[in-house]
Amino acid sequence: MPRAATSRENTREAILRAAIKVFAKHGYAGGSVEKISQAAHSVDRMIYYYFGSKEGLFIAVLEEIYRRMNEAEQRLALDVEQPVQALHAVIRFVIGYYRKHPEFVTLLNTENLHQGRHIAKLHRAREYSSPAIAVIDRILGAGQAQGLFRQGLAARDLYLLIAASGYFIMSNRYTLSAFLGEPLQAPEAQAHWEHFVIDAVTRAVSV
Amino acid sequence: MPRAATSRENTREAILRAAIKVFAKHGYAGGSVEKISQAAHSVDRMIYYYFGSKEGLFIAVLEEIYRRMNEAEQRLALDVEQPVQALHAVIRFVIGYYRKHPEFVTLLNTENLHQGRHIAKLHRAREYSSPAIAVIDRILGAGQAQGLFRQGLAARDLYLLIAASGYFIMSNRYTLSAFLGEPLQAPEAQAHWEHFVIDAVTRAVSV
Amino acid sequence: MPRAATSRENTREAILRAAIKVFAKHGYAGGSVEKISQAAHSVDRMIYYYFGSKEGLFIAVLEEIYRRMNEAEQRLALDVEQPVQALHAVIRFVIGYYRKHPEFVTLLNTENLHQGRHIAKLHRAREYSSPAIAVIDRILGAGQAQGLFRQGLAARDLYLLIAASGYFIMSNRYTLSAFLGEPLQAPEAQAHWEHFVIDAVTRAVSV
Amino acid sequence: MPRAATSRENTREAILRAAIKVFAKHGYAGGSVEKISQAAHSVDRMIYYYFGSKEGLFIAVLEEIYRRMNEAEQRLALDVEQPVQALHAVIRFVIGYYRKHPEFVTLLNTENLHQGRHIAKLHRAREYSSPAIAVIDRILGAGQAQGLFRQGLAARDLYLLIAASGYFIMSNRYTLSAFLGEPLQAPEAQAHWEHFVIDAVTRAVSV
DNA sequence: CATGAATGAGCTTTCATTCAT
DNA sequence: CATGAATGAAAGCTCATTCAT
Repeated sequence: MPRAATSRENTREAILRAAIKVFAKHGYAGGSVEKISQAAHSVDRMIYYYFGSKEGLFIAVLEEIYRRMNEAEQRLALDVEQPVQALHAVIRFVIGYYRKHPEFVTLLNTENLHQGRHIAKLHRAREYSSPAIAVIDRILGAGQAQGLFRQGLAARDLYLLIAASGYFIMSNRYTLSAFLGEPLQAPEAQAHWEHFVIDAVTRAVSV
Repeated sequence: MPRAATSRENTREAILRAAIKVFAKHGYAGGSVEKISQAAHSVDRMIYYYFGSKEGLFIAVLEEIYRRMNEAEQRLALDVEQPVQALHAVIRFVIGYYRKHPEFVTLLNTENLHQGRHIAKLHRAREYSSPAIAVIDRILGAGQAQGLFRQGLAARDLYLLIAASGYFIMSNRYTLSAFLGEPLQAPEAQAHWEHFVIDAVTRAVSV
Repeated sequence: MPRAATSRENTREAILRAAIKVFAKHGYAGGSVEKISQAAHSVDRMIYYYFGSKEGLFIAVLEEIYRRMNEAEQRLALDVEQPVQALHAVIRFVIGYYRKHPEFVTLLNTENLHQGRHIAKLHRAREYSSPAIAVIDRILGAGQAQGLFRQGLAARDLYLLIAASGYFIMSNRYTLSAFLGEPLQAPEAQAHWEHFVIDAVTRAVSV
Repeated sequence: MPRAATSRENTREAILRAAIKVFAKHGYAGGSVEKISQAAHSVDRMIYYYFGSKEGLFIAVLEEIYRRMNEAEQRLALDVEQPVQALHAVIRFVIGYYRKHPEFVTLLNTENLHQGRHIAKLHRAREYSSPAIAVIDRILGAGQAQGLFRQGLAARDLYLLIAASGYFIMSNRYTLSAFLGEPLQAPEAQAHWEHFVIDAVTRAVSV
């Protein structure tokens, strides 16, 4: 007897949460409507009732995970007047976010496999444009004012470098482990990588 | 008359080539056996004749793309006695390889979605362990001997940073474009990114 | 317009009835889902909707034929105080049931071919344990009390002997006919056999 | 590297032996050409080379098992002048043969499922007509001459009763076990059944 | 507002068999 | 005398979705 969607967590939300898990685990094509409805303790029909189609559900999933990341970024409190420490904090946050949210990584990969077909329909995408870039921009400004960071740096480039460092190591963890013959998921390995990236990025921006 | 790719070995190779394209475009679940056999101008049955199963075919695909990358890496001729130029060349090569082989990126993402299930069955995986890491190791050694690069650097970390920079920008090109509101695929944008990474990495390793 | 058997429960029952016929005629492996769905004037998909799988349908079929036999056995009214006549009636019933229900014989053979794999999942199997055995037990008791039947007889053994006599002749009717060179299905042959079994069993139990 | 068919046991024989096992285990429809060729350490093509078709192979299988049983029956040496003991020996032989050759039972069931379609093409079927019937006939004659057995008995009927007793218990062993809730395959249960049948049959024929 | 029933098209895989040497 | 390669058809099953109340 499947647990019916309670009043606290209604059917729509249960489906959305289940869809995040299922799409993250099986991809878009592999994440069947049935798998999702079962994981949500509901039935196929309800997905159409609430989201219109599988595609509509996937778009809602994308929006939800972007919203969550945005929310987390906005909670990030920094003292930009301490530019080096602030930069380190941003790096730790970004790497940590991907590490703690593998579903985010997988869902973005799935969406890129489909050439951004769904995100194109999500017109609020730009609204979620990473606040982290703005933060980095302020950190860079403060650091340059204090004579710590060099000129000619674009916050966006720096953000991409940091994001790439955190994303790649998570996204490709399985093939990298097989390829390198050593686990990248061990806590020491993760700490080592974080430390290396902080060091490399800091050197790259310093005068 | 499905006799476009007759003569023994050709059928097998045509299927393998078609599978690389189809799996790269649609992922593993989305890449149907029928799509592949049609793209290979053959019939479904032949896939099972030569590869046993869809999974067997995917494993063969993984092996093939690793083999190709390995081959390309081995063709990379460098003068390690010019460490800075050599390092730049490696960065250009890695970023360029991902750019020219989007199917490699997509297939690795697909494999990571499936948690490395197929690569685990490919026992030669370690054999393909990037020669690029060995090259970087020699470059680092030469640079350190010439007093250009600092001590305490691991070639593997550097390789991962470079690979991440090239991979991320390709893998996430669609979501990043929607997210940032600007195309990352334009030639100028690509040149800009390559230049930024070369600059950042070089600064990160310099004394 | 596959709307021959609409109205809710009818589709399920039509499939079940068709499955009994098709599995009995072609066995489990030979009884294809399509043959069944066509015979039921429905479509393949409905079999999975109602029974989950071909195996699930076969299990339902087994349950149904056991249920039917049980029902028939329970309708068998006997006067155990006339033990000899009652015994004859039981023998006639058992032999007659197999004769009138060749699908029962064939389906049990199919299930035994599969080593009882499906019946093992039918937990109600024991519930259908032949009421006939209980009836024979009472007949034996009465016959012994009247000094007609000898002591030391197990109802179960007697039931098996009777069942074997009726089952074997039906189950193997084709090979026996080829083997013996004479038809066992002719009415006279059937009557002869029934008479022989009644005679033999009666003599076997008499004092 | 599959063991190639040796010279001692050539390919044809290996296929025939494998086919007996596979058809007995999976039935005719379920016994695929591939399963058989693999079990024979050969390839599909060889089945067509030696037997023409799957049907031709099955016919050869039927002939082989009949031949084997016939051979065994002919090795049965009896002293018909001791009619009771001889009858007991025949019963033990028949029950024992089915017990030791479950594949015989299964294959006959499969053939009966197909309404004797294949045996009809085996024109030597009559030749294999059970020698046991002739033996029983002689035993009955001797017993009647000695005043031990009653008149009016047909050897064929008696043979069928004995065969039914041995066949049914083997053929239906799985469903009977589930149905009765007790194993019929245990050595004690087998001995009990043999004893019961001997007793019952002997009483049935005695004056 | 919500949901049981139904469905056509597609999926991966296995089938017995023939081609061609 | 023997066998590798190829194949069209059909198998069981899952797909996303709509019907109908």
